[in-house]
Amino acid sequence: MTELPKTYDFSAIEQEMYEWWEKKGYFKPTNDPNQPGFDPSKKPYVISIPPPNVTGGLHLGHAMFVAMEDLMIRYHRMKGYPTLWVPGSDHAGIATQLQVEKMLVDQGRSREELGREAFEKEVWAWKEEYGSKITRQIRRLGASCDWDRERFTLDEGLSEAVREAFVRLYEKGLIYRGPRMINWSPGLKTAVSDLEVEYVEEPGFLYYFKYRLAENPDEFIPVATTRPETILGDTAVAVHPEDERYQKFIGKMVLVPILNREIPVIADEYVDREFGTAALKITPAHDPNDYEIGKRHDLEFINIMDLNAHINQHGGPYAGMERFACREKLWADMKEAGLVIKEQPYTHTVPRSQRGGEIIEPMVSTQWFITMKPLAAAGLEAVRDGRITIVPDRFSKVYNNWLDNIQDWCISRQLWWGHRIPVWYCQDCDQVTVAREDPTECSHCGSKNIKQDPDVLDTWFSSGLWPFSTLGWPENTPDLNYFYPTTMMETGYDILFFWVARMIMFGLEFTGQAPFETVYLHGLIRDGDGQKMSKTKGNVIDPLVVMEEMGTDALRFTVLVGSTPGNDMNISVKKVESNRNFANKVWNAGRFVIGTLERAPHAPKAEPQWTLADSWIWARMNQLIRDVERLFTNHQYGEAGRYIYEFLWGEFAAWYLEIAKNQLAEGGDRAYYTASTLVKVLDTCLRLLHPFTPFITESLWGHLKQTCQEKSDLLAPKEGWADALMIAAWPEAQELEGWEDEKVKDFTLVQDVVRGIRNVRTEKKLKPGKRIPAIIIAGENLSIIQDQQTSIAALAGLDSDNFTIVENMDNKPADLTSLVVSGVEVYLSLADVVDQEAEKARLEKELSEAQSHIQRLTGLLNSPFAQKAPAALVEKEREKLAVYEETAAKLTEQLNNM
RNA sequence: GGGCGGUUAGCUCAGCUGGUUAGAGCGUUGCGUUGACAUCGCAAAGGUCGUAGGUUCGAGUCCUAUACCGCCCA
Repeated sequence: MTELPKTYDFSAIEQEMYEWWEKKGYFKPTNDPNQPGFDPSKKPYVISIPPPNVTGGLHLGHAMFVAMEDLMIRYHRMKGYPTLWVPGSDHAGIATQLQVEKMLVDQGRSREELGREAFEKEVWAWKEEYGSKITRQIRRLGASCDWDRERFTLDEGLSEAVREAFVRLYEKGLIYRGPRMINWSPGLKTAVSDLEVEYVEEPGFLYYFKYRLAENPDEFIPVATTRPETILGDTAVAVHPEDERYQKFIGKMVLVPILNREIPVIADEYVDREFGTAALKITPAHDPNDYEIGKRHDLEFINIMDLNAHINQHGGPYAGMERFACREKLWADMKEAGLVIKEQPYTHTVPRSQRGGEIIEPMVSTQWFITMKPLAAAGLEAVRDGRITIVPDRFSKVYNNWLDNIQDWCISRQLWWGHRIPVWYCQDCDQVTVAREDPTECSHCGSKNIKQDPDVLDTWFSSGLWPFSTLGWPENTPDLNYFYPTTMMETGYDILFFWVARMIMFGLEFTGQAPFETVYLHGLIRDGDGQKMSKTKGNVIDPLVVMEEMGTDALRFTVLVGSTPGNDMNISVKKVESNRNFANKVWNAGRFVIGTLERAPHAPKAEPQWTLADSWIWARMNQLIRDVERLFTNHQYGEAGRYIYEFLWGEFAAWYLEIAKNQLAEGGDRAYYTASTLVKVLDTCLRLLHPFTPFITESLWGHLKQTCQEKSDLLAPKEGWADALMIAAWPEAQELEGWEDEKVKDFTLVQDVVRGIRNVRTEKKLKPGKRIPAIIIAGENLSIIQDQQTSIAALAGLDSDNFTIVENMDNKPADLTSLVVSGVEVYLSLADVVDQEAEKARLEKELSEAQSHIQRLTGLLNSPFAQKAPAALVEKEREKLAVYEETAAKLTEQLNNM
């Protein structure tokens, strides 16, 4: 047997272990529809990975979802399901294009200079170079995905899926092109979707000015705006129809400041009579609300900005100016012209780009849209009727609310990196051709003079197809047939709308099936103080550094156990550290168990005679298995991890291992059965822990297996030793046999006695190594205490040569330190001279504590509780009361003896 | 404006369908290395579970109101 190092050395293990797993093919589904012997009746467990940005770098959000999904996958794999986790990455249109553009700028080149084709080549080259970084990092986290099935959203197959999806929606009339109010990102020079805009409250000004009447420039309507530059695009002034102040103006014409265009005064109930001057300037081409009013009143739509958000020719003297420069200049000019009333500091909401934070310009632009209502209706129904379950449940409401109020989705992007929109415009007949295969001629007039739409699709369009496109859709591949619909969609709640909802809608639309059964949403990771991590704040924790320093398992365990479903978690290096310590604890418990096997006989001579500790740990272990199973079923993964942690450290290592040392020292069958219990419990723990911390458990389990095999076949699990822990069977709890509660209760008494003694030792400042003489008067617990004499002596540091256990004693020692635990009296010989006063004080304190419990319980049992509460519960309280009464009686007796 | 989450020990958080002495990790204090582990052990201090009502034999847990913090949607 090779000697294990004293400390768990993850760096020596992780990479090698991962390569071994992968080489052995453990990441691949056990029941593969493309292989002979495939059994279609077996239900698989399938997750498709939330595809990370192909050029991105690993952050804690990735660590979170990888750990969570790997846990789900490993658990189900061990349960025997054919398991598939499909990996892949996303082309991330805007992000990637920006990165490559930045690189070009650094090299003194530019996208425009290169032209579209050459630029695309540059991006692919970039992708080839950096694209594998993120997947390498995901492997590093231990992700057991089937890498042979890895996909990329711009792969040929997935591009075909995108094209098919587009054409189908178009043919169904759900995709249309037209001028609509959209969010324009002047920096990126592309439209973005509603979801990509954030509304931020910011200090600004409310600018009050005059809208003079055309017929009488001395008269005016006061109007307020937060964006004066949009005055250039005004095509009406609106007032409330019932507003007495302004009724006389309705239908008259007013003059746009500086430009002196004549525009009408209209009446619309949208106008808030309490706000500002109660007269609203209407810029239908540059404000979403004005857009609606403009449509209602059939107003003129004047677009005053170009794609850089500079003023265009409609801005008269301001043409060519940047939007905010124009704001200042126009206002100054208006001031000079006597059109200004006042400026007032004002907090308003500013639409900002989610990426980069620049101010988004609402404007009317011709784009491609998807009509969402019918898709949303299907998506709502799938959750309502239970085909899809969202965990935690409260997000169902959020999901419903969003889909109930859904707007059409602007899917065209003015980028060069992405899926080109499969639409061709005929230069001759002006008709459009939408096709699955690139056409050579117009489908309407046959002209060869056609040109493809220059735009690409929103990246989320392709992501929305992910669960089925990765499995081969639109082809009816064996994978699609067997693994679709998938089982679990696990991701962060922040992309519930962006991604999850769209996958559901697309899945239903294109495959007729919900793409997954369950949506599990995890929370976001923040720093130790609950702050969002950001480079500018400097509070970013780099998972790679953490893994380097403390091991992958420690990081995984931290994010898994530190989080509850749907809630954000704060992470700190300290937390990871404590879990590294846990890993080390596991390692050393394992090291101990493996080491003991040398000292135990190869085989027993007789049937087992289980000790109380054996029975106790066995009962507790089975309870743990049941608890973990229950918690996993309820998606309480973190809580399950906490249970395992507590059992492994607080019960197995802290108590059973210590008692096992004595039992092993007894030799013979006792030693053999102790060793076999140690092996069994450790084996079970490693299995339960494996989905959380795969590396250390696999490694340790390998050593355990090897040592056991060298020792004796008898130590093997019922089904034999699997080739690896990750494909070993998940533990199943033994049925309750009825003896468990009593054994646990008896052992708890032993623990209480030991703790009581340790307590007194500490209080009296005894050296931990000092063995002390003791007498225990056990009363009705005599047999338990006698039976556990060795254990108690060892754990409490008693001098076994001077350790007496009796049932009763007539003349109780008056010159010893005494205590009463759960009705058991303990006398300790701590010093030559006992400080009577101090002893008395201590005993009195304990007595008053016992008495307060007696009082509380007596009151409780005399209350309606005794009649109304379940009998078993009342009985439990009665027993407690009896124990406290016994304890109090004995304490009183001891005090009287002093 | 609508909705959701949080408020539990000095800090960060658990606490399942209500069950009667509220838990963990970190931190703090004291003692301690004879072979599993100092990435450790033993022990201690520390909480009227945001506030006010209510339901109940019993409420951290359920209901109502309310305060503060955060998030989402408009």
